Amino acid sequence: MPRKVDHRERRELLANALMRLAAAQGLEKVSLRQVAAEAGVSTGMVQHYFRTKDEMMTFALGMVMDRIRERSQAEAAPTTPRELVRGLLLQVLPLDETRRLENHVVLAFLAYAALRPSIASGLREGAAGMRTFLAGQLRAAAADGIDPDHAAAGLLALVDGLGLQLLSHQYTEAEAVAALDAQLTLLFRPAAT
Amino acid sequence: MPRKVDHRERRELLANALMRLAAAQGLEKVSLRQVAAEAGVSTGMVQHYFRTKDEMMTFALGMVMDRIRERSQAEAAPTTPRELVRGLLLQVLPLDETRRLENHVVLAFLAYAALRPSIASGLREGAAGMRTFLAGQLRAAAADGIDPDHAAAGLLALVDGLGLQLLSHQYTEAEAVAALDAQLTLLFRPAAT
DNA sequence: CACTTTACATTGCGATCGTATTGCCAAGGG
DNA sequence: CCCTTGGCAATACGATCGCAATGTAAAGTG
Repeated sequence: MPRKVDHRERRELLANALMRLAAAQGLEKVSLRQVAAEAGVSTGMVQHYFRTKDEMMTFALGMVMDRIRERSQAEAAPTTPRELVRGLLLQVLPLDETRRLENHVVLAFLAYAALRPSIASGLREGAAGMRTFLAGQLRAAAADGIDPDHAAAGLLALVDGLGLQLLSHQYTEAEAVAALDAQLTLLFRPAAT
Repeated sequence: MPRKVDHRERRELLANALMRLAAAQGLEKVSLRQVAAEAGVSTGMVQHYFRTKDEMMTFALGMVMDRIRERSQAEAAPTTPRELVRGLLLQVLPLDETRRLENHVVLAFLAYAALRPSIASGLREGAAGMRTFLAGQLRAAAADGIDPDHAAAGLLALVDGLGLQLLSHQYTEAEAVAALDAQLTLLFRPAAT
């Protein structure tokens, strides 16, 4: 066997370059040559690790989803259910440059996947898992008269919408967090002192 | 003066073709030639009415925003504030093919405008106007202990998020409407009988 | 009836795209 | 030691892109 290289590492190197470009100019107009240049390699190498552009895109999406999942699970300071939910949702919002970049990619993929439903299955699973988790937390600690499932769906939609508006600079980060907190106050009954 | 043609009409013809294409394959990869072919005209004519591609894009966005605004204002059966707000927000959700298409275009523009802030000003104004209206309604009729501004921002984000998830087929229409109604129930105090 | 101005249509240019092809180089296995 | 094979580089190809340049027909204006 010839030279041994870490396949995963190379692909992640390229995917990171892809994400940097996507954040700067939009996912759709990222080209193989641009990725190669950004990563400081030749276009031939990009082709070697991704036989097609779609393959590269799919890999990058999977990478982003994995990272989001990791960060969400690293979140582990279980105080109150409300704080737990808040911490998790704050991980989704684009409040720093890294998550801003990731949100860009996810958004671009959403717009892309609305037309090619087969690509979107991974996205759907992630959201569904989060929704059931949220519903569970709400069922335990939400105020009376609140449907946990609807409230969970609403919370997820709220965070998605806030992220969308943050990306397009319609809100400041403080406003977005405030809106999220207002919603949490609405949903959770005061902690039993 | 030479042949008189309705400039607005021509531009709307082209913008409609643009929107059809954008809904089918994504806004980013719509080209001048495609628009021309879809509209059944020559590429030269497209260039005649839009000197640049960005100009065409901007016009199409403005058209979509105007239509949403019109439809929202045509909404005029002022019963309760809650019903008023609900009617308006339902106009934003992609619940039929027309609004599905419009939401696609708006979404694509959002992803596009996150990188070119100058384009996004129109979007921002529309959202801001809606937010102040919602805040006004909420100030009058919301339950106690609710900050009207945060609640309005949250409602708008909720609807945006629901629309996003509807477009990517993560929710059914009924679920989205139910989530919206749950949120409205949370915000509005019971009508004074 | 000249003349200007608008409304298109046609064509071409340079750039960039995704991808296929080809070839070289180095590292093991027989 | 050769020779296969993976890792990469270079290049070429056909398509498509935005846009500019140019040409033509027709409708008013003087």
